[in-house]
Amino acid sequence: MVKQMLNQNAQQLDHVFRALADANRRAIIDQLSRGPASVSELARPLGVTLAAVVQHLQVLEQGGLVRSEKVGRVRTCHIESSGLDAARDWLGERRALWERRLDRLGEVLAEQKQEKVKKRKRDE
Amino acid sequence: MVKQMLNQNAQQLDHVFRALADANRRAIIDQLSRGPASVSELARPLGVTLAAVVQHLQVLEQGGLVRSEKVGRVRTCHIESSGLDAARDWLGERRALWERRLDRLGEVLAEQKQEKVKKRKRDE
DNA sequence: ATGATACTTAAGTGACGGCTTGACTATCGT
DNA sequence: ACGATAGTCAAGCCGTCACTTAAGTATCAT
Repeated sequence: MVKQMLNQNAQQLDHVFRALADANRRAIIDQLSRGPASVSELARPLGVTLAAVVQHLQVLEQGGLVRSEKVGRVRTCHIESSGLDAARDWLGERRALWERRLDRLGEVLAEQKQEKVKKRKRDE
Repeated sequence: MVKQMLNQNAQQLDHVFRALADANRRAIIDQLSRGPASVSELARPLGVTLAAVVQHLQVLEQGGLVRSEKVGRVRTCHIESSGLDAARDWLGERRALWERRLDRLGEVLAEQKQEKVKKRKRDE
Protein backbone atom coordinates (compact mmCIF):
# COMPACT_ATOMS: atom_id res chain seq x y z
CA MET A 1 0.00 0.00 0.00
CA VAL A 2 2.93 2.24 0.73
CA LYS A 3 4.46 1.05 -2.52
CA GLN A 4 1.22 1.85 -4.31
CA MET A 5 1.43 5.38 -2.96
CA LEU A 6 5.03 5.71 -4.02
CA ASN A 7 4.18 4.48 -7.49
CA GLN A 8 1.33 6.91 -7.85
CA ASN A 9 3.56 9.62 -6.54
CA ALA A 10 6.24 8.63 -9.01
CA GLN A 11 3.78 8.77 -11.87
CA GLN A 12 2.51 12.15 -10.74
CA LEU A 13 6.10 13.43 -10.68
CA ASP A 14 6.74 11.91 -14.09
CA HIS A 15 3.82 13.89 -15.45
CA VAL A 16 4.72 17.13 -13.71
CA PHE A 17 8.38 17.17 -14.70
CA ARG A 18 7.68 15.97 -18.20
CA ALA A 19 5.15 18.78 -18.55
CA LEU A 20 7.75 21.29 -17.42
CA ALA A 21 10.43 19.89 -19.72
CA ASP A 22 9.14 21.75 -22.78
CA ALA A 23 9.77 25.41 -23.49
CA ASN A 24 6.35 25.98 -25.07
CA ARG A 25 4.58 24.46 -22.11
CA ARG A 26 6.63 26.56 -19.73
CA ALA A 27 5.66 29.60 -21.81
CA ILE A 28 2.03 28.64 -21.37
CA ILE A 29 2.49 28.42 -17.60
CA ASP A 30 4.30 31.73 -17.77
CA GLN A 31 1.38 33.39 -19.45
CA LEU A 32 -1.19 31.74 -17.20
CA SER A 33 0.69 32.75 -14.07
CA ARG A 34 -0.02 36.33 -15.18
CA GLY A 35 -3.72 35.60 -15.64
CA PRO A 36 -6.20 33.22 -17.27
CA ALA A 37 -6.36 32.89 -21.04
CA SER A 38 -8.26 31.15 -23.80
CA VAL A 39 -6.69 28.50 -26.02
CA SER A 40 -6.26 30.90 -28.94
CA GLU A 41 -4.71 33.52 -26.69
CA LEU A 42 -2.20 30.91 -25.59
CA ALA A 43 -1.52 29.84 -29.17
CA ARG A 44 -0.89 33.33 -30.57
CA PRO A 45 2.52 34.07 -28.97
CA LEU A 46 3.75 30.51 -29.49
CA GLY A 47 3.43 30.38 -33.25
CA VAL A 48 2.03 26.87 -33.34
CA THR A 49 -1.35 25.44 -34.31
CA LEU A 50 -4.36 25.43 -32.04
CA ALA A 51 -4.19 21.65 -32.19
CA ALA A 52 -0.65 21.69 -30.78
CA VAL A 53 -1.72 23.93 -27.91
CA VAL A 54 -4.62 21.64 -27.09
CA GLN A 55 -2.16 18.77 -26.85
CA HIS A 56 0.12 20.77 -24.58
CA LEU A 57 -2.85 21.59 -22.39
CA GLN A 58 -3.65 17.91 -22.02
CA VAL A 59 -0.12 17.27 -20.78
CA LEU A 60 -0.29 20.24 -18.42
CA GLU A 61 -3.65 19.17 -17.01
CA GLN A 62 -2.40 15.64 -16.48
CA GLY A 63 0.49 17.08 -14.50
CA GLY A 64 -1.89 19.09 -12.34
CA LEU A 65 -0.37 22.34 -13.54
CA VAL A 66 -3.35 23.78 -15.38
CA ARG A 67 -7.10 23.59 -15.17
CA SER A 68 -9.65 24.77 -17.72
CA GLU A 69 -13.37 25.08 -18.23
CA LYS A 70 -15.26 25.58 -21.42
CA VAL A 71 -18.11 28.02 -21.49
CA GLY A 72 -19.79 28.57 -24.81
CA ARG A 73 -17.21 27.97 -27.49
CA VAL A 74 -14.20 29.29 -25.57
CA ARG A 75 -12.12 27.28 -23.12
CA THR A 76 -10.55 29.36 -20.39
CA CYS A 77 -7.36 28.07 -18.77
CA HIS A 78 -5.71 28.94 -15.50
CA ILE A 79 -2.90 27.70 -13.26
CA GLU A 80 -3.43 24.91 -10.78
CA SER A 81 -1.20 24.79 -7.73
CA SER A 82 -1.07 21.04 -7.09
CA GLY A 83 1.47 20.25 -9.79
CA LEU A 84 3.77 23.07 -8.83
CA ASP A 85 3.47 21.96 -5.20
CA ALA A 86 4.37 18.35 -6.01
CA ALA A 87 7.46 19.47 -7.92
CA ARG A 88 8.50 21.96 -5.27
CA ASP A 89 8.00 19.46 -2.46
CA TRP A 90 10.08 16.76 -4.14
CA LEU A 91 12.89 19.20 -4.89
CA GLY A 92 12.76 20.49 -1.33
CA GLU A 93 12.96 17.05 0.22
CA ARG A 94 16.01 15.94 -1.76
CA ARG A 95 17.64 19.25 -1.09
CA ALA A 96 17.03 18.93 2.64
CA LEU A 97 18.53 15.45 2.72
CA TRP A 98 21.50 16.59 0.77
CA GLU A 99 22.17 19.70 2.84
CA ARG A 100 21.79 17.79 6.09
CA ARG A 101 24.43 15.42 4.82
CA LEU A 102 26.75 18.28 3.97
CA ASP A 103 26.20 19.68 7.46
CA ARG A 104 27.11 16.38 9.05
CA LEU A 105 30.12 16.19 6.78
CA GLY A 106 31.07 19.69 7.87
CA GLU A 107 30.78 18.69 11.51
CA VAL A 108 32.93 15.64 10.99
CA LEU A 109 35.58 17.71 9.26
CA ALA A 110 35.42 20.33 12.00
CA GLU A 111 35.81 17.63 14.65
CA GLN A 112 38.77 16.16 12.84
CA LYS A 113 40.30 19.61 12.71
CA GLN A 114 39.73 20.00 16.44
CA GLU A 115 41.35 16.65 17.06
CA LYS A 116 44.39 17.78 15.17
CA VAL A 117 44.55 21.01 17.16
CA LYS A 118 44.34 19.11 20.44
CA LYS A 119 46.98 16.73 19.23
CA ARG A 120 49.24 19.61 18.30
CA LYS A 121 48.73 21.25 21.67
CA ARG A 122 49.52 17.98 23.42
CA ASP A 123 52.69 17.71 21.38
CA GLU A 124 53.92 21.14 22.28
CA MET B 1 21.69 39.58 -25.61
CA VAL B 2 18.81 39.37 -23.21
CA LYS B 3 17.18 36.95 -25.63
CA GLN B 4 20.38 34.94 -25.73
CA MET B 5 20.27 34.67 -21.96
CA LEU B 6 16.66 33.63 -22.04
CA ASN B 7 17.43 30.98 -24.63
CA GLN B 8 20.30 29.60 -22.64
CA ASN B 9 18.13 29.68 -19.59
CA ALA B 10 15.37 27.91 -21.47
CA GLN B 11 17.76 25.22 -22.63
CA GLN B 12 19.11 24.77 -19.12
CA LEU B 13 15.56 24.38 -17.83
CA ASP B 14 14.78 21.93 -20.65
CA HIS B 15 17.69 19.81 -19.50
CA VAL B 16 16.92 20.02 -15.81
CA PHE B 17 13.24 19.17 -16.07
CA ARG B 18 13.84 16.51 -18.69
CA ALA B 19 16.38 14.95 -16.36
CA LEU B 20 13.86 14.96 -13.52
CA ALA B 21 11.08 13.51 -15.66
CA ASP B 22 12.31 9.95 -15.32
CA ALA B 23 11.75 7.76 -12.27
CA ASN B 24 15.12 6.02 -12.53
CA ARG B 25 16.95 9.31 -12.73
CA ARG B 26 15.01 10.62 -9.74
CA ALA B 27 15.98 7.43 -7.90
CA ILE B 28 19.62 8.17 -8.70
CA ILE B 29 19.25 11.67 -7.29
CA ASP B 30 17.51 10.17 -4.31
CA GLN B 31 20.42 7.90 -3.59
CA LEU B 32 23.02 10.58 -4.22
CA SER B 33 21.26 13.03 -1.93
CA ARG B 34 22.00 10.50 0.83
CA GLY B 35 25.65 10.31 -0.16
CA PRO B 36 28.04 9.79 -3.07
CA ALA B 37 28.08 6.52 -4.96
CA SER B 38 29.87 4.70 -7.76
CA VAL B 39 28.20 3.85 -11.06
CA SER B 40 27.72 0.20 -10.07
CA GLU B 41 26.28 1.17 -6.71
CA LEU B 42 23.77 3.31 -8.54
CA ALA B 43 22.96 0.51 -10.99
CA ARG B 44 22.35 -2.21 -8.39
CA PRO B 45 19.01 -1.01 -6.94
CA LEU B 46 17.72 0.05 -10.36
CA GLY B 47 17.93 -3.31 -12.07
CA VAL B 48 19.26 -1.90 -15.34
CA THR B 49 22.60 -2.24 -17.12
CA LEU B 50 25.66 -0.22 -16.26
CA ALA B 51 25.41 1.24 -19.75
CA ALA B 52 21.92 2.54 -19.01
CA VAL B 53 23.09 4.19 -15.81
CA VAL B 54 25.97 5.85 -17.63
CA GLN B 55 23.44 7.30 -20.07
CA HIS B 56 21.27 8.57 -17.22
CA LEU B 57 24.32 10.15 -15.65
CA GLN B 58 25.05 12.02 -18.87
CA VAL B 59 21.55 13.47 -18.81
CA LEU B 60 21.85 14.35 -15.14
CA GLU B 61 25.22 16.01 -15.62
CA GLN B 62 23.90 18.01 -18.55
CA GLY B 63 21.10 19.25 -16.30
CA GLY B 64 23.59 20.31 -13.67
CA LEU B 65 22.11 17.89 -11.16
CA VAL B 66 25.07 15.56 -10.73
CA ARG B 67 28.82 15.76 -10.96
CA SER B 68 31.30 12.90 -11.05
CA GLU B 69 35.02 12.24 -11.09
CA LYS B 70 36.80 9.09 -12.05
CA VAL B 71 39.70 7.94 -9.95
CA GLY B 72 41.30 4.67 -10.88
CA ARG B 73 38.62 2.55 -12.45
CA VAL B 74 35.72 3.79 -10.36
CA ARG B 75 33.66 6.90 -11.09
CA THR B 76 32.22 8.52 -8.01
CA CYS B 77 29.06 10.59 -8.41
CA HIS B 78 27.52 13.23 -6.19
CA ILE B 79 24.77 15.80 -6.28
CA GLU B 80 25.28 19.23 -7.79
CA SER B 81 23.17 22.09 -6.54
CA SER B 82 22.98 24.25 -9.65
CA GLY B 83 20.35 22.18 -11.43
CA LEU B 84 18.14 21.91 -8.39
CA ASP B 85 18.53 25.65 -7.88
CA ALA B 86 17.52 26.46 -11.46
CA ALA B 87 14.40 24.31 -11.16
CA ARG B 88 13.51 25.67 -7.75
CA ASP B 89 14.02 29.28 -8.85
CA TRP B 90 11.83 28.94 -11.93
CA LEU B 91 9.07 27.28 -9.96
CA GLY B 92 9.33 29.96 -7.28
CA GLU B 93 9.10 32.82 -9.75
CA ARG B 94 5.96 31.54 -11.50
CA ARG B 95 4.43 30.79 -8.15
CA ALA B 96 5.15 34.29 -6.89
CA LEU B 97 3.60 35.89 -9.97
CA TRP B 98 0.57 33.70 -9.67
CA GLU B 99 0.06 34.29 -5.96
CA ARG B 100 0.53 38.02 -6.33
CA ARG B 101 -2.21 37.95 -8.93
CA LEU B 102 -4.49 36.04 -6.59
CA ASP B 103 -3.76 38.59 -3.87
CA ARG B 104 -4.68 41.46 -6.17
CA LEU B 105 -7.80 39.60 -7.14
CA GLY B 106 -8.57 39.14 -3.46
CA GLU B 107 -8.08 42.85 -2.84
CA VAL B 108 -10.34 43.75 -5.71
CA LEU B 109 -13.03 41.46 -4.40
CA ALA B 110 -12.58 42.84 -0.88
CA GLU B 111 -12.85 46.40 -2.20
CA GLN B 112 -15.98 45.59 -4.11
CA LYS B 113 -17.41 44.13 -0.93
CA GLN B 114 -16.48 47.30 0.93
CA GLU B 115 -18.14 49.41 -1.75
CA LYS B 116 -21.31 47.46 -1.27
CA VAL B 117 -21.14 47.93 2.49
CA LYS B 118 -20.65 51.70 2.09
CA LYS B 119 -23.45 51.83 -0.39
CA ARG B 120 -25.72 49.97 1.99
CA LYS B 121 -24.81 52.32 4.83
CA ARG B 122 -25.47 55.31 2.64
CA ASP B 123 -28.86 53.89 1.77
CA GLU B 124 -29.88 53.33 5.36
C1' DA C 1 -30.18 30.35 -42.03
C1' DT C 2 -25.31 31.49 -42.99
C1' DG C 3 -20.81 32.54 -42.32
C1' DA C 4 -17.28 33.15 -39.09
C1' DT C 5 -15.15 31.80 -34.77
C1' DA C 6 -13.20 28.60 -31.37
C1' DC C 7 -12.00 24.72 -30.62
C1' DT C 8 -11.65 19.22 -31.16
C1' DT C 9 -10.24 14.82 -33.03
C1' DA C 10 -7.67 11.58 -35.86
C1' DA C 11 -4.00 10.19 -38.50
C1' DG C 12 0.61 10.69 -40.09
C1' DT C 13 5.64 12.02 -39.82
C1' DG C 14 10.30 12.72 -38.39
C1' DA C 15 13.02 12.99 -34.33
C1' DC C 16 14.28 11.55 -29.87
C1' DG C 17 14.38 8.63 -25.40
C1' DG C 18 15.42 4.61 -22.61
C1' DC C 19 17.07 0.33 -22.94
C1' DT C 20 19.74 -3.66 -24.50
C1' DT C 21 23.67 -6.33 -26.39
C1' DG C 22 28.31 -6.91 -27.57
C1' DA C 23 32.86 -5.55 -28.16
C1' DC C 24 36.38 -2.80 -26.02
C1' DT C 25 39.64 -0.31 -22.56
C1' DA C 26 41.66 0.60 -18.18
C1' DT C 27 42.74 -0.72 -13.51
C1' DC C 28 43.17 -3.69 -9.51
C1' DG C 29 44.51 -7.83 -6.75
C1' DT C 30 47.46 -11.77 -6.62
C1' DA D 1 51.27 -11.76 -16.28
C1' DC D 2 46.34 -13.07 -15.35
C1' DG D 3 41.75 -13.00 -14.44
C1' DA D 4 38.36 -10.31 -12.42
C1' DT D 5 36.32 -5.78 -11.85
C1' DA D 6 34.49 -1.10 -13.37
C1' DG D 7 33.29 1.46 -16.70
C1' DT D 8 32.82 3.06 -21.86
C1' DC D 9 31.27 3.19 -26.73
C1' DA D 10 28.42 2.06 -30.76
C1' DA D 11 24.56 0.13 -32.85
C1' DG D 12 19.96 -1.09 -32.96
C1' DC D 13 15.07 -1.62 -31.24
C1' DC D 14 10.79 0.07 -30.16
C1' DG D 15 7.91 3.30 -28.06
C1' DT D 16 6.87 8.19 -27.19
C1' DC D 17 6.90 13.23 -28.39
C1' DA D 18 5.81 17.57 -30.72
C1' DC D 19 3.99 18.92 -34.49
C1' DT D 20 1.25 19.14 -38.72
C1' DT D 21 -2.83 18.75 -41.84
C1' DA D 22 -7.45 17.78 -42.66
C1' DA D 23 -11.92 17.07 -41.45
C1' DG D 24 -15.05 17.54 -38.02
C1' DT D 25 -18.51 19.94 -34.13
C1' DA D 26 -20.48 23.51 -31.45
C1' DT D 27 -21.45 28.42 -30.68
C1' DC D 28 -22.01 33.18 -31.79
C1' DA D 29 -23.34 37.36 -34.71
C1' DT D 30 -26.25 39.11 -38.20
